[in-house]
Amino acid sequence: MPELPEVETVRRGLDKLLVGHKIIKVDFDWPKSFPNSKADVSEFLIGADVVSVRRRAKVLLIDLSTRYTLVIHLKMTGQIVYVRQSEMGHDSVSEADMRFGAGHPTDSLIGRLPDRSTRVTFELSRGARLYFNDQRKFGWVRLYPTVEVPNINFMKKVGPEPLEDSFSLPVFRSQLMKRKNSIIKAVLLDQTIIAGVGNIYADESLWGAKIHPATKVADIPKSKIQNLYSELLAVLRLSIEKGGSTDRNYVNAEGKRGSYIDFARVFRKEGTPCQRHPNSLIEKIRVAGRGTHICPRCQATY
DNA sequence: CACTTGACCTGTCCGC
DNA sequence: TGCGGACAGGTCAAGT
Repeated sequence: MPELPEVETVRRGLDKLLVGHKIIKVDFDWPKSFPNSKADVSEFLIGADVVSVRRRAKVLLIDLSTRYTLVIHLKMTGQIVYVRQSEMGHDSVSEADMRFGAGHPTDSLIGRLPDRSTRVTFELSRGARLYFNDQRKFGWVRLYPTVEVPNINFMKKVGPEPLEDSFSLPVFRSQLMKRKNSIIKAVLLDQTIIAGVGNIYADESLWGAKIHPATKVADIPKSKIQNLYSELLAVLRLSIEKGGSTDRNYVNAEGKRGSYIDFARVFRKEGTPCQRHPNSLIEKIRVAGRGTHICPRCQATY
């Protein structure tokens, strides 16, 4: 489930690996994974150089020399994996994996590519390839004129980036107050309120701030809003530092796992002791239609 | 208008 | 072992 830290990790990888490459050829079989016309692809994508790689919320933006941008949403199971020519025909297992053995956080999750989940294959200069894999076919790649990207519906509606300097506590508070009668978990997941938060970091930050996810925003004490603000920024930053969370599918631009899940306090920890209250076990409940993880003792209050 | 539900998909897991 | 169904959760569209 790529959220802000996972997409940011992919962005950083692609920024190192992809910029300067030319796109030679593109193949895709599942039309919904890449809904542009063949004519647009051959006119604005083939022969283009990659200029820069940006991110907005959970969306990747690959800017091209044709003044078009590849807009990519990984949704739940999408992967963007870069493979060097020297790695072609091999499983993408690095020397580090051989040394550390299976289970190390840098383990590759990817075998030989393309595989059953490959939806789009980009042939690049110097024999490299970029694969868009997506088991569940919810994600997509789409070509837009770069100047039109801010006019995409999602981009017009999406809220502030939580890791930008301008995202202050007063901004956080006023964004939450737009939905003061809703439950806090639904509000954290609302991309028009804050960009990039998904199920993992919503649960992790609510545990950190000791707030029950079903609490109405208006009922949260001011001090706990402040705690939520700092917890949210802290979990997002820590996760980027750890290369994101690999729950099942997520990998970075080199096909490697992220290790934040090893540091998670509640997400997928049901049945294990709470770090604050060893006698209290983490529970999985349903809030805002989502699987939600809480410590019933520290997050008991409404 | 605010909020909830269904659709989009496939792989995995659980119970019978 | 096979099979049906629940579940995973990001976003949009439709429904209440």
